[in-house]
Amino acid sequence: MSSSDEKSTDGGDDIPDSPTSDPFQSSAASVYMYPSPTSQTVRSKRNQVKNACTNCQKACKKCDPARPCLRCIKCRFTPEECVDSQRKERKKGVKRGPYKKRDAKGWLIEYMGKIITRSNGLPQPNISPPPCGLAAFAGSMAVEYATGTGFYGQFPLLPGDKTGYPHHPQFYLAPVPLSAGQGGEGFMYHHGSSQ
DNA sequence: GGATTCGGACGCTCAACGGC
DNA sequence: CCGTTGAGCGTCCGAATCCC
Repeated sequence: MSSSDEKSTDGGDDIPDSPTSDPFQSSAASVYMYPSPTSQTVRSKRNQVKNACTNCQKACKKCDPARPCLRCIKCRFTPEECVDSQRKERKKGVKRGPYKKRDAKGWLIEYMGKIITRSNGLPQPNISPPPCGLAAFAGSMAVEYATGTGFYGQFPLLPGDKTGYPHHPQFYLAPVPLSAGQGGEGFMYHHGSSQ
């Protein structure tokens, strides 16, 4: 890109993220632990501006509401160069399927309880978001098949996937106690069918 | 070693859906 | 009508890479 930059001195409000590496990238791991949604990994909410300036947007860097923004000042951009980026107009008339019912824990149940889906907190193998600044990926929802003690699931193959990771057509989630330090209950992830 | 790039996680907005 | 849902698209963290 064209603009210069800054080391992010800002924020400081962040606790290190959940594992940065994709569990599906680590070939050695045939089993991966996912902390349950109830576990207490405290991370303060990210504070983002409503509209970043064009320079920060290009650099994928933190902006602030002031104009010129701090980053543009640091990088010696002129005030004229620090302008709000243009937002695209949202698509209208996009048809949506019927809504799924959700229980208190965020699990969705449909089709006689045979298929359970959850939109958040699931591992998302072989789904590759588009480049920075473009739309976040859609279709992050996994489909899982309920069994007695856990769930078998499938991740949809998405167009645009360029990870090259092997497809993981099936996984198994079972509630398990996590080791000390990971806190509370979690899910054991198994490649392939299991149990 | 500092600057730059960019993959991908995170978060907000708002139109469609669906219950009342 | 209005609350809920989730698609769409934005920001920006942080690792990788580049460059002096």
